[in-house]
Amino acid sequence: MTQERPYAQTLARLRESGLRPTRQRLALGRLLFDGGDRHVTAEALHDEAQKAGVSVSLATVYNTLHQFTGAGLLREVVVDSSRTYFDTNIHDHHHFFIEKDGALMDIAGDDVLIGKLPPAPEGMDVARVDVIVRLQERKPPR
Amino acid sequence: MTQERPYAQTLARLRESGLRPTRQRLALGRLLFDGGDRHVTAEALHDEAQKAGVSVSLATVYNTLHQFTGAGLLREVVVDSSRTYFDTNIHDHHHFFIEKDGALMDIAGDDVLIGKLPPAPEGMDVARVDVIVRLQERKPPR
DNA sequence: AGGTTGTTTGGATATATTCCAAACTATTGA
DNA sequence: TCAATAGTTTGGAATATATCCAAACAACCT
Repeated sequence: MTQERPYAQTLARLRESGLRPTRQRLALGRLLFDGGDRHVTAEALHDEAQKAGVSVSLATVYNTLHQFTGAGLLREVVVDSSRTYFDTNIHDHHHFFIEKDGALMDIAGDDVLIGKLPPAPEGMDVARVDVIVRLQERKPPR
Repeated sequence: MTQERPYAQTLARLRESGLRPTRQRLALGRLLFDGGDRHVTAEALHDEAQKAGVSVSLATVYNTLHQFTGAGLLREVVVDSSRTYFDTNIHDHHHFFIEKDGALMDIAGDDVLIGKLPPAPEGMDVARVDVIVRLQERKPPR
């Protein structure tokens, strides 16, 4: 964690992406990138910002999440058709998903091996392969 | 295709699932199950029904898709956070997805081999593993 | 046929997200 | 340092997808 120079990391990332380092982006960037890998929804991040005393509109949270995603600082994870999750882990990896409570967990890239995959249709390239392991609570044997 | 007895197949499926064979369900079942495997959204199926001269409300299309899914006649596919797709292919298989135009294509189950997967967390069972191959148009080499 | 129960429906509602134009702020160059 | 420019933020309205609801309707059973 970058205790002193708390915004240095985010600042550098913003510069590289050609995004102006505004108060809002710096604050959101810090919430997102300080500490380990995270999965957030726009609403959740907005709440978190409020609680941290940072005033940001929900529209800006959406804008920022999309800009960060466009810049490769975040990844969008599609597991649930009712909300969009953003993942701070942008490395090769996959996910466990617990539908019951909407929880997402990373699976390290090298914990999954895809041994066979058909070729992409003519004229198409594979942009990404997502593996989603959907979990449910174990039913106790009767 | 069941040219004569056009509803026989759907009728049987509804019976097995304990769903009353209503005009709406029979019509939607026919649209869904006649012909090959399909991927539909509620809106799309609703439009299709209208065009086929079948009067069904959108609410009923949603109800029916969910009831069919609950009965194991359909599968829900989550690939796009803005709409829900239902798949008439209920066998083990995966998907290609072309974001640009929202097109989904099946990948036969045995065209994908998952060679390694971490164990589910304590107390959890794997309900399903979804593999989504996201495609994009090939960029012409310069 | 008549009663019961399951189904359908339009419209209202919920929820997530995007759009928009005005106000604001960072950057640039004189 | 300041003004001009271009990029950003904002609240509120708008959109889109999906669900809820209570009344009307239809299938089933006897």
